[in-house]
Amino acid sequence: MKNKPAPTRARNAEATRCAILEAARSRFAHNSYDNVGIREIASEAGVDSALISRYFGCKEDLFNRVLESAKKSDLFQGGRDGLARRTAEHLVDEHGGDKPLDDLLILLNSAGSETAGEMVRRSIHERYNEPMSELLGGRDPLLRARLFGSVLMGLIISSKIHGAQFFSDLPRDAMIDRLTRLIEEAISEA
Amino acid sequence: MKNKPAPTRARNAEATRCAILEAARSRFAHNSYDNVGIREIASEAGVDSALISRYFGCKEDLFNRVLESAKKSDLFQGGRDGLARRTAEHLVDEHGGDKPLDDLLILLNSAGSETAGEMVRRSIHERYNEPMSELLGGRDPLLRARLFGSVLMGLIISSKIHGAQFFSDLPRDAMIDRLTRLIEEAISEA
DNA sequence: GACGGATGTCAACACTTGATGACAAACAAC
DNA sequence: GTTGTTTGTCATCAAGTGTTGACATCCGTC
Repeated sequence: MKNKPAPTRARNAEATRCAILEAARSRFAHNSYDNVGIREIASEAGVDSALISRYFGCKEDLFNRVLESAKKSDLFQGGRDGLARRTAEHLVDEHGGDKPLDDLLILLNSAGSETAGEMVRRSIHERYNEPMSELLGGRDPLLRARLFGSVLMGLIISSKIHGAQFFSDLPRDAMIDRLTRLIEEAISEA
Repeated sequence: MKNKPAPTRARNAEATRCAILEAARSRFAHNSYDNVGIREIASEAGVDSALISRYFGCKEDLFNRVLESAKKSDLFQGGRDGLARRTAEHLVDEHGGDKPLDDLLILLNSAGSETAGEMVRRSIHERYNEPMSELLGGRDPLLRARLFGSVLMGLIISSKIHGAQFFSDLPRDAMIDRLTRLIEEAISEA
């Protein structure tokens, strides 16, 4: 019997750092900052919890790193025209497939946290409202960007509360049309 | 020197029960279920934390009692006509004055909690979506009720994130008009 | 006035959390 | 092969959580 049964992960600091970051992203996309534990993240990453403190300092710093590592949202690709419909399609289709809305979920989950709230608010402003405001242009662009964000967040929360079936109450195309009109109303200049 | 300096609150079980419930309501309207501590509630109520367990059993039961004690929302008074405008006015005016949206904030704050989530979801369905669905009538009433709830929740969250000034970006009447159109779009039958 | 139940106070419990420091194992350099 | 650094593991800490039980105090009833 070998005494070292573990095919222990190859010693690779960069890989474990990455695994931790990815696990943290996944957990924070499902729960709020305060409800995600260091040990939980470590477990999902297949890593000892002490390594998180070693590599990222404190939990707050790790969360910050997760926010910073967010890619630029797909929504901004494609310009003002069709923005509403693109957003509606994202909502209806890719909910289930986690990819593009995860970053928004992370912000949403922890917006109310005492500790993480300030980071979240800043991130929302810098990564969503400001670029969206620029993309929209016209009159009161910041307000319209915020209304866009409001509707988007509301829909995401609802789908989280009611389950994915929320977007299946209507045939796909009818649902997309409906959401498109709603979002368009939020960002309309009229 | 008197040895009992305390004009210790008159011994009144009903009054302290009530104080605890009110303090809990206030705390849960500002933080999520998991982030509100028994001692925090007790402190706000001016009461020893042990009394909470004595009077309400466990924290979960207390939260449930808070949900049950919610009054029927003002939004339902007044029928389908003008519902959108009434809601918009509530948002713009009474944010700051806590009264009517507190119940919604409580649900919103704790919707993502592992322990309280199920209670919250049931409460949203029974106390908001079902009556709203009935009030709206027409085609796909439940979906429209949910869209209404989505927009409302999104706006409340945004105002919590961006501060009260969120609703002051436009003159009051212009803002109310804008929000009215947005909400109307959410509940429209078209 | 004395009893007994109701109300309030205090200290402690078992548990979880984020964080730290001491040690063990792997690897690179010489 | 020895040394030194990096990487991973383990035990533990201090603080905070919800909850409980023992005790103190009030108050109505006999």
